Parts: sequence; structure tokens; C-alpha cells
Amino acid sequence: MRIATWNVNSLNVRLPHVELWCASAQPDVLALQETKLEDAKFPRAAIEALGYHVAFSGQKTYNGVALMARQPILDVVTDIPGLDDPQRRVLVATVGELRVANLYVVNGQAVGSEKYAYKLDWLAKVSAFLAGELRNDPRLVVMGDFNIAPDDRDVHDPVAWHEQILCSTPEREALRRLLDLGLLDSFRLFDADPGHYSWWDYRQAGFRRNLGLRIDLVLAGERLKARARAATIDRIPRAWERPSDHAPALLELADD
DNA sequence: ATGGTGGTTTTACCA
Repeated sequence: MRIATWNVNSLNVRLPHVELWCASAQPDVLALQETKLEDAKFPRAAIEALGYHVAFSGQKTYNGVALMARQPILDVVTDIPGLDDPQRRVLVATVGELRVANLYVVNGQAVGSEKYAYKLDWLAKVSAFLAGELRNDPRLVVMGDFNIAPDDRDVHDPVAWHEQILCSTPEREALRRLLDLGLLDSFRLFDADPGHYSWWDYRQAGFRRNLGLRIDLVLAGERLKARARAATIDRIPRAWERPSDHAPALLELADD
């Protein structure tokens, strides 16, 4: 089965991109971030017409997450105990035998800012919640826009980004603590090389010049490791007209 | 050169 995550930066604008990409990539599970749609305006019928079940947690203008799946989506959680947060960034659900967490991690704006403190606090609380999920069922996949490049291989210019937002040591340590619960960065099961990115800034012709970061991750519970067959980033939709600034990241799992 | 692009209940804010 194919599991994917994609920050679409407005599903209103990117619905045709999602339709086109699903037709070719045929993901069985697709986590979307930055839908930027309140639930009453979510294009449920258009997604269902593609042959998917869908669950969503959105708000006007900012944030918003959704989960599409070929199989029914059950036991949905969008609010985490101890994190009373109007920002819609989390959707955890059961899809077949998998427990799936879709995260739109806080960007953080700048190291040392109020939003940075919120990011680190958010990561600690979400990680504590996911620790419980992993204890319940280690067939957990945690995917989304992490807004953290795990290490310098994931950064086009590690000198320029040194200790900057998305790359700072406290952010990387927060991600490490999440991984240490028993999750694997699936992309790194297959490719240890630098130069693979999932996000390119719209500014400065970032994509054309390949000035990217790998911040969109599919983390797999260690119990899923033996079933992992491939982990990739599909850059093709980043080159389409009026693209999202993110590319989809995928994990292919063999059947149990 | 402290900018730049793109999205959104837009002339500010977020990424």
C-alpha cells in the first residue's frame, strides 16, 4: 500500500492538483496539510468522487489537515489532551490495520520568537500523545509537514541555515525525541544521500535552483520496518502550474 | 541588496 503526505497550501487552489496526482500516484492513504478551509467548505464530494473516504479538521485562512483513504477512516482524534489549541494541525485515525497521525507542525517563524516557543511546546505535547498511541498499537505512521529538516543532509545550504528556523538544534532534538519513541524516518531507510528535498521557497526561484529542505516526513513505527519497500519524494507536481511549495512524500508498504 | 512569492474574508499576516 502507498502512504503519502502533501502540504497543499490551500486545498481550494490545489484541488485540481490533488485530483491529478491521485490519478497517477494512486496513494491508498494521503495526508494533506494547510487545507486552509473551514469544515463547512471542505470539498468532501470531490474527494469522495476520487474513490476515497475523507476526514478533516480545518479552520478559515490558516492551517487545516485532512486524511484521505481507500479504506474507512475510524476513531478520529483532532484534539490532544493538554493542548487546548484552536489551530487545526492534528488528525489521528485508524485506516485498516494502521493507526495514522497527520501533523502540520508549527512553523515557528524565527528561533527565539513566541511562535518558536509554541512550536517546541506543541511538539512536546504531541509527542507525549503519540507515545501513548505507540503503546496502544505500534503499527503507527506519523506523517506530515514537520517544519524541521532532520539533519544537514536535508538542507541545500547548511551553512546559511545553521541554527535557523526549521534547522535549529532544539527543533532537531524535539524530532529526535519523537523518533526515539520507536519511529523511523522512512526516507532514510532507502537513501542516505544529501540533496533530497520536499519544500522549495516560492521566492528566489527556489525550485528551479533546487534551494530546498526535506521537511515533509513519513515516520513509520519500527514494527513496519520489515514491510517498507520504498520511500520517495515526488517532485513532479512541484513543477506544475500554480504549484504548492511542497512536494508529496511517499512510503510504500508490502501487505502484511 | 535585510529583498524576493504566494495564499488568504488582503492594504497585514503567515509561511
